[in-house]
Amino acid sequence: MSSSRERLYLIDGYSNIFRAFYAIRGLSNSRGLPTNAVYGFLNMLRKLLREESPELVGVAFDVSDETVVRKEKYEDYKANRKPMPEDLKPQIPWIRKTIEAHHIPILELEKYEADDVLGTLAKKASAAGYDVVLVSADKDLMQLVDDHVSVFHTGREKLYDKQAVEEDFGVMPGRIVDILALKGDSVDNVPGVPGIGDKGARQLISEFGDLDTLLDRAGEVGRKSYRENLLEHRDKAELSRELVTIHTDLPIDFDAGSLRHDPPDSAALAEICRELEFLTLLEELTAGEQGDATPMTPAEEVVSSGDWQQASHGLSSPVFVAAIGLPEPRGLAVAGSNGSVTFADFHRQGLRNAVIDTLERWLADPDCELMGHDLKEVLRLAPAGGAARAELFDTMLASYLLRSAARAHTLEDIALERLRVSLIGAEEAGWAKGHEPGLGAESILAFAGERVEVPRRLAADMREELGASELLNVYRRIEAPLIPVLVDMEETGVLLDVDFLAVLSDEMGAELATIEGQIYELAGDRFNINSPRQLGEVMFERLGYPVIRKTRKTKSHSTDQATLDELAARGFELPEKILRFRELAKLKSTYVDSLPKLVGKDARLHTRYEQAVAATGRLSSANPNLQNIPIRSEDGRRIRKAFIAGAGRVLLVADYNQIELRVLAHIAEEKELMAAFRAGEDIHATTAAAIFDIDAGLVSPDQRRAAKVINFGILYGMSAFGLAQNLKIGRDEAGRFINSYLERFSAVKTYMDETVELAKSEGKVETLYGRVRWLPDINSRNFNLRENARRMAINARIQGTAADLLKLAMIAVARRLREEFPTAHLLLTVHDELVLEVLESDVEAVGEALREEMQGVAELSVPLLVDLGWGSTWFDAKA
DNA sequence: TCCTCTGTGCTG
DNA sequence: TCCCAGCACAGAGGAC
Repeated sequence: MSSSRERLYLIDGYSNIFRAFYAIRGLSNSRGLPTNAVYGFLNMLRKLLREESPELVGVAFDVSDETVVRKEKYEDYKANRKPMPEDLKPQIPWIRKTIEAHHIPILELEKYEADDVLGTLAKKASAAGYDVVLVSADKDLMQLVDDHVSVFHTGREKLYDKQAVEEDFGVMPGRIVDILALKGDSVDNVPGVPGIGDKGARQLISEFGDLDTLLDRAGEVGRKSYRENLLEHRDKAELSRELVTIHTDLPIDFDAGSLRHDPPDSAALAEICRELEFLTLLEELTAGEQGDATPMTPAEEVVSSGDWQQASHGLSSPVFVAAIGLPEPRGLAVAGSNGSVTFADFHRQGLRNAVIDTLERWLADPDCELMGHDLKEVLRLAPAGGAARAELFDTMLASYLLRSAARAHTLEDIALERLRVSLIGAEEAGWAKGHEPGLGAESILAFAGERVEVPRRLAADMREELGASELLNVYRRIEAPLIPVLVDMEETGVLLDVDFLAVLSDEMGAELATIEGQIYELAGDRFNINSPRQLGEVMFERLGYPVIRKTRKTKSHSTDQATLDELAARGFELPEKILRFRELAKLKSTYVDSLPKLVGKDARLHTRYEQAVAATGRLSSANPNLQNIPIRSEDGRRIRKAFIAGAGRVLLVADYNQIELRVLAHIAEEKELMAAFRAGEDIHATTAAAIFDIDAGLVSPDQRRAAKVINFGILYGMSAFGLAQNLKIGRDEAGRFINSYLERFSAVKTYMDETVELAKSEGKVETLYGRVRWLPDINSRNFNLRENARRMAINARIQGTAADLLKLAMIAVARRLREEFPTAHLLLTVHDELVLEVLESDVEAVGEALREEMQGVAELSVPLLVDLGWGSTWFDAKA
């Protein structure tokens, strides 16, 4: 193709839409609108425009399903076509919008298919001196290829000119219709000649030259079946040819002017991306520009405590604040409802203390409202923050409540989403590994300005959005009061016995060395035992063990615990050694050797509680994660001996007994479960008695164990398949267990059905307190996505309500301790458990208060029961 | 050297 | 087709 001619790219709309729709699975925005086809199409379009920069562009569509011209000739044409998938329909208008936003004309003509529009325009454009590229995944278009027309096949990512068509299809482009006429097309219900397929068609055409010659000389065809069918079905072949031939003579004009490619309407595109939640694309679109929002003004720096006093004193509530700096706060940025942002850098003489004084004053004032993003980091600066009386509005928590299942709630994310603004990253501002921005650096002032300005622009709208539902109450009652409680817990930290862990480490190291030797002995060679890949090679290739299972993503040999257990049960010695090695290596590397590296100067571990991460409303713990300290195995449990109380004090542990099952009994109003809890029965034994229809006194340990698995399975929406897997029983038997459970506890079944129905109609479920989890996939036509959403719906209400209860309890306990036992501290929270450090002399009194607050946190139809324990270590406290 | 993905395993 | 919610490790391979 000559390069001097301008190029016209004609995009086959539906071909590319269907391709995108089937290539990308399970994409939707938070309101449940499927977006996979829009996303795929938009990416294809942008890639094409970026990489090819064509001078002219158009997109062709069919006007309607009724392609009248061909139907008049053959009423069964396309009779086999399935209707457009339900998940695709609502996406079509959005795709048209994205095309319009690119200022690309949509080409369509009543009664004709997009193919014909493409064909006509291709011919006219090429006659007018353009090179034409048809963009499609439809092979039928290959017939249009000539010296100035080519096809870019979007599935194969390949450009077809005459030569490429001949190579891949075996005939010149002009003969493609002959091939199609012979072999037919079952999808479009083009009959073709019976008995002739792709191969036969190619061979016949290359032998006779073209279809007319072939039909005229059909009697000469060597193969009997071909000969007879060709003679008998000549009419079908001719009709088929008519059907598959693309019209190139439609009454439409080729208007180069309207097809000329102009820059897109980026505001309209950004709007679409925002609506459909294409955040990465949105970021691309807004990169380097500030959307249509007013630009952010850099903060103004104060250099003396006097300047700070003056700037901060002039502010009236609400005050917008942001902690600046990583990983430790380096300064504070503040602003009033309007006006400039002030930044105080603690690296300047006297500013840290001046800022802390001001913060403490604000926090102590019930008439003051502090607003910002991630206020926990601000409160951390004020040692007395635990008693915060100021009102707190945190845009991070607001965003979390509004969309708990979203990927993240960073200021960057919500600025992009809600303001269409890309913020300066911490790295961009100068926080590289080991480096910080210098004193008074422009970058830090611009960064600080944004951290205050964005929440200031968002707070009112977000509060209003919360206020439209019960969520504002969840915010006020639960999330906001929890902030200072978490600050206190994080800052207090838990004392770690580093020496004990050093001894443990040596012990484990010695055993590991022994096992390592034994493993090499059994394997016949040294290898990296920690590498699943190398281990798989040794076991399944070198030693020839039977393959139990393959991994999901890479289809490699699985070497997980279940697999190794199975192999060990078959009498192999190596897997048993591997299991022990793994157990010890895991404990040693993740806990015994890692935790001591994380203690602060006070010898204590300061975890971070993440308040805006878990989709169900739970807290999570990181750096280190103190919510997964081992307890189930004997060896692992010993690690808890390293979590100790200070001199004269003890660790006091309180955990809710079966809180999730109690919540289930309450929400489902399941009479029999409620009665069992009120009577203080062993709930798993009671369940076993009910399922197996036996007397409670006759329940065997195995039956109780099975009932326990079922009880938890119910909370997770488990299937018969999952239960069978877990209990290592047959699927039928598992199904019977579940059925007898649901028969006996019929209100639980009603609860599950109603929850799923509610999720389907509302797109969300709520906890007892109104916390929301959105479930966009609940009506998906993809089985997996839909089933996942169904289980999440069932579980989220229970797990989320339990999370609400524990958070409320933490707030109540913290207040009680502050009032009555100021020497006692909350240290840890583990989903249904609180760990406190208290004076040994106070332990009974504090325990009583703790139990009172936790059990009294809510009045449910079943009692909330708290189990208490204490000791000098976490191990002893839970013994 | 750093980052991301994968497989694995710890908790409630 | 495998049961909810998390975090973190080591290995492996690619980008820089």
